[in-house]
Amino acid sequence: MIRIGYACINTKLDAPNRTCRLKNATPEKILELAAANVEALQPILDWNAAQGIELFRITSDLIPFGSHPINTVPWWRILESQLARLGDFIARKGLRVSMHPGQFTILNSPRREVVANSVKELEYHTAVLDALGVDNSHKIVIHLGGVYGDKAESLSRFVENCKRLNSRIRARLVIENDERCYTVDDVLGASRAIGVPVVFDVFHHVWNPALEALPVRLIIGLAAKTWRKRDGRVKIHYSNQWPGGPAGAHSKSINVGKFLRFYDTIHDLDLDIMLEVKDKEQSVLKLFRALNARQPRAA
DNA sequence: CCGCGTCAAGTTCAT
DNA sequence: ATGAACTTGACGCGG
Repeated sequence: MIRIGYACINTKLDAPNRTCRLKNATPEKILELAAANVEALQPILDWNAAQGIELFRITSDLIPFGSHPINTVPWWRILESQLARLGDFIARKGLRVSMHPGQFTILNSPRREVVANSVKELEYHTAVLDALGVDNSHKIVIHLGGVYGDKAESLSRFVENCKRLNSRIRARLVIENDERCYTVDDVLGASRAIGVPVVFDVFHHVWNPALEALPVRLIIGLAAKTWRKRDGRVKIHYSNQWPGGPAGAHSKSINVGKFLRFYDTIHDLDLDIMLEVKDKEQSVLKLFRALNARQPRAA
């Protein structure tokens, strides 16, 4: 079975994720915004469940300044019951949520302070999912980081710093190939070293290919072997090039024809596919319609 | 009230 | 050098 989901924002529900500027951030303000953002998740998940969209990425901005020292709010305690209620809903409906820390989360930086901030960021993301009370199949996706002129050394720094992460973080961590630095082959190697699953990003693979003798389906098979039972269903990322945009830039919307051609090569697998497109849930619905038009009981 | 410059953080690549 | 890309636009100042 194939499931398809989207990231962070529902473009139709009028519930923007709130934040504020650092200079305006006070504990009171942060708590108010965090509470509103957590509250706003419920209608999105309701809508998703009603549409049969079982995959969703929670924005890293759910708690403003989640890993910044200005945030001294014990939000996971104050919002405990709301978060737990959401988590119950997620489990009851068979939904799967994930998070994807931003480009500042770089475990392999040569700069200690960058690594330290990255660890804090991972602690924050883990705290969100733990507060929801969802199991370890609800993942946190990161890239390996930069190259710094020496890929082997940088890969080894990633592995070493990863091994130092606490077990709660590592239980949720998954690693993804990126479009510039680390190919899926590199990421599979890192996975062997640290024992966390691989999220294969099909689009990044196009721009930063590896294992070129292998069809994408077989690469997904290699990534699938890195997922254990407790990690849940195998997950991949899928997106298209923005036509006319800079290389590697995501398209506004999914290209249905291209997706269907890809889908035909993997439709018999058990996969969770996260779309990375600007129009979010609209692309998921587009694909549902296209799949249903072809075979009434699809997706 | 609305428009638009700006926002915590890092790194890489194309121009 | 500078800007834009990376999972996501929203805030809030100045007119």
